[in-house]
Amino acid sequence: MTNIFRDVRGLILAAIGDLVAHGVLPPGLDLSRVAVEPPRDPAHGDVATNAALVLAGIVKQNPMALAERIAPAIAARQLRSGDFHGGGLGVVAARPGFLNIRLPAAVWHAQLRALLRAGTGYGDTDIGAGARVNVEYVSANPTGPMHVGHGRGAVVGDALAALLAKAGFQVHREYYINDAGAQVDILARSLFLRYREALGEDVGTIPEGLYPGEYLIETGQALAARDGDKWLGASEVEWLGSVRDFAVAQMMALIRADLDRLGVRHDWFASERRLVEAGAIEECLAALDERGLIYTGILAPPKGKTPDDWEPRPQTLFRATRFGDDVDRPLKKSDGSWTYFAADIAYHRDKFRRGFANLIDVWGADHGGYVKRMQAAVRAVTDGAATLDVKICQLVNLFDRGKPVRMSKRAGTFVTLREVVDEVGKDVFRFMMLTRRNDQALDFDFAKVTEQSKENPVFYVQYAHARAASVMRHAAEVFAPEELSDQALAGAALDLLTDPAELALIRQLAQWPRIVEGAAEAHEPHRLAFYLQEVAAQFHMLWNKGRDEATLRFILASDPILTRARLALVRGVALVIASGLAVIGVTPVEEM
RNA sequence: GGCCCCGUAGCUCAGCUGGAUAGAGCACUCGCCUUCUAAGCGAGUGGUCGCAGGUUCGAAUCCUGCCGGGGUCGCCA
Repeated sequence: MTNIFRDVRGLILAAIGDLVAHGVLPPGLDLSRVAVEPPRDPAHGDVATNAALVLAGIVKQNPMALAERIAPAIAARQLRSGDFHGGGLGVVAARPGFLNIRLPAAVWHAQLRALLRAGTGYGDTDIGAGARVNVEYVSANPTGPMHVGHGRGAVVGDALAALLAKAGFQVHREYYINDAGAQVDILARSLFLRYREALGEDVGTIPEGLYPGEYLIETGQALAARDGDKWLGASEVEWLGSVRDFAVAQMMALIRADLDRLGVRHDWFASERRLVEAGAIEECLAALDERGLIYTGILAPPKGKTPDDWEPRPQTLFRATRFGDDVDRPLKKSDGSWTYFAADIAYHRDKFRRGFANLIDVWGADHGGYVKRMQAAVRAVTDGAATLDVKICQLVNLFDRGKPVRMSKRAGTFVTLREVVDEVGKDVFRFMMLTRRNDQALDFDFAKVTEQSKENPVFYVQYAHARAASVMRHAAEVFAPEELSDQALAGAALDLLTDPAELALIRQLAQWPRIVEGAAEAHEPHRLAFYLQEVAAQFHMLWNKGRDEATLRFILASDPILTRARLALVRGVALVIASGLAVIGVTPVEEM
């Protein structure tokens, strides 16, 4: 665990502690808002802190004056502890009350050394402290192939899970199978038609309201192969259960195969039907009922817009308004069966009872209106002991050479996730899904994402990694393999890395642990993709400097000592990129 | 109409949970290949952060109200 920013923050807090001990500052200060970060302007040093600005607000003192008292305290503290390689930090108070700190180059060299020793484990942190997190994602209905939107949720969820694991959480990845509602009955009826068709019957066009997709033809044949004609004369009540189970199993196999192709995995597939059959819903609602959170009432029509067929009707309702929702929510349909919401409450309660107090759900844009009620339900059902964060993934708009690819099930231009992944590859798809914040709509152009140019971020980052590998291949012609291992390079004369561009790159690499922590805390895996593009840019820049000035090239035949130091930097770049791509789920390439 | 998300350079988007003169890519102009991958790099041009208030040392960021775009809206999931 090497995070220079965290180390400096520790130093600053210690220095403030010293001031408290000397009575300069009062005890019991809230220091949570003290931030240590790289300043935007390099002229402001290597790291900057707002400590004096934060404290000024608390103790009602002039921030600049405070900064000037804290600055020497930091320097004194550091000299006493001997940390940060002795050298002495330049601590300067600046304008409104910032403290700008310049770290000795040796600190950065030590960061690079630590990076090489940690390998792709660099950036691992323990901010999660082993806490258990449940991440639920995809959860596509088992009624057909997944579309690109599902793919986005799959990647966001999978990368978020990997990110949290890297940040020290104990992560559990779940998929909720909606195999109990009316949808799967429709699926069963649709399949039954294909089944009859497989047995030689002409079923004509698929009626409105059933799934017309051709993917069911094969499944119908499979059902016919398994059961023969045993259902032909039977009534629906007889065949429905068996056909439905078969259909769901087949659809889940299809979905799992697609996820597999994407490299997306889950630890647990939770079945709604199993929850229903185990009586989990009744049990859950009974618990809510005991607390007076369920009642029979009549909902008012949606404000400002009454549906044509609206009629007041008594319903079984959950008091969601007590927990921050806008209206109370129905739990029972008019036919007496549970709503999806009722089952979902039971499911989230089940997660909590299995030991998860940190819940994250990744949903599609069309479920945005569902967030409040689910969070309300989680609060109710766990007495506020669990938190639910919902990541809404906005739409993916498909283009080909700038022209929109219209998605229409009727027109037969429906593009499945499978088709897209087969076309562009899993790595490209995964990276692209993280080039936007999850709540921002994303344009995906088939032509652009496979293009080999810097306009294509996937390529750009991969190219940096491949270039680093290329340098190492050339180095292998000069050095013995044992001289080029990461452990060996960690022992190179890193203090020879003194060029501003080299130090800038090391600083960039040293940010990786901080990026991981920030992204994990915010539940925002896309930050990794953006950071990797910055690392790649820095590296390409340094590469080209070597083109202009031969003395800056990585491999210098005349100077093996300096060469090994630079190779250490090159490996550092490759390791950070590989480390980041691993979280995103993309394979770094050695050559392209 | 209610609720949720979004509005930042001509275009596509970042902006690290309130910090310093608001960043990157594309496009446009100029420059860099006998040499580790030019599949790349450098320099320049380009901004009322939708609008108006408020909170405070300090706001693109937080609050309120408008404007514009998208999603959603009792027994679908």
